[in-house]
Amino acid sequence: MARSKKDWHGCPTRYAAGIIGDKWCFLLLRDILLHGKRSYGEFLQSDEKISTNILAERLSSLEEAGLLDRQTDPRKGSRVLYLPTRKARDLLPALLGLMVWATKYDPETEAPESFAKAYVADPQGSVAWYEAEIDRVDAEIRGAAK
Amino acid sequence: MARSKKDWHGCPTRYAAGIIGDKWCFLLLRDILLHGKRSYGEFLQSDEKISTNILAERLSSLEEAGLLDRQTDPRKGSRVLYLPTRKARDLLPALLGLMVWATKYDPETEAPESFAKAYVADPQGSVAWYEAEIDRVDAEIRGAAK
DNA sequence: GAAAACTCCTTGTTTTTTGCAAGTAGAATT
DNA sequence: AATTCTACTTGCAAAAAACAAGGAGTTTTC
Repeated sequence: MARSKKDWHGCPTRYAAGIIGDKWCFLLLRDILLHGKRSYGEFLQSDEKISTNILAERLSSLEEAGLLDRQTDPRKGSRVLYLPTRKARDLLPALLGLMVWATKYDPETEAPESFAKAYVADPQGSVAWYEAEIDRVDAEIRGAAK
Repeated sequence: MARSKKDWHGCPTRYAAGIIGDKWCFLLLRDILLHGKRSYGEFLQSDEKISTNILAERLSSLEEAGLLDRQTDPRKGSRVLYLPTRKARDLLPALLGLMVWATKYDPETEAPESFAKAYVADPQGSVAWYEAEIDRVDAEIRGAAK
């Protein structure tokens, strides 16, 4: 794996930081990718108590970055859904990796040991499991359209 | 991989977001873990032009979080070194995962194709390569002490 | 061995972002 | 038709970030 020091400079890290280098974006992606949340109201209910203007701003910035698809709920026209795109789904490995790290170092973690163990043993399997959950939520929405 | 919906709630994501859920911390970790930078002056020189007060604040917060060890340079007493701890090193997989993601989606990426390819083919090998680089920098510092 | 330079910050000051409270607008329910 | 539900917007005070300048050790230079 020979690699000279200056192979790249356009910096993927800066690109990533520009899109999700923010506490609130992090937590929104958790809610969407891991907890099945899809609507403004659900995001507001998370433990961290994001304020409404910040939530609206972040959702629109994630949409602009191509991570979320905004659409009205086919089941209820007053509700807006924010659906994760492929680009957002592809963050799952990094996000789960970060969670494994946190689980290891947070003395107060409430994550079960089994979570990190499962991811370390079979990362792709874990990712697939969460992808399937996302598909399930999608199907539920489209399937139950009025 | 059976797993009930509410297995955990203390939230690793929130823990991670609290420590590195910030653009500047992201970029600092890149500089330290990936680019071999260790000193205040080197951090200031990065393309993103962090301002001095923010840099000082972030360095001390990363130190407090246990990601950095602050020590004076044995080679030059006026220089302070910020060395990554094991806790920081353990962020490598997540950080590299994020970079692979960015490389895929940033149309202007300057990262060589080989980087993502190498990581996908052998994540542990890539991590080991960067760990070795960090060890090399460490050895250089300790070895060249006056 | 005094002066200049280097390195790591600290201290103001201005500008931007956040957090909070209240209010608006469209769709659904009663 | 009126109330409720859901998704925002707006206005304002407080906190944080960016910018510019300066200070305090340490090392180098002459």
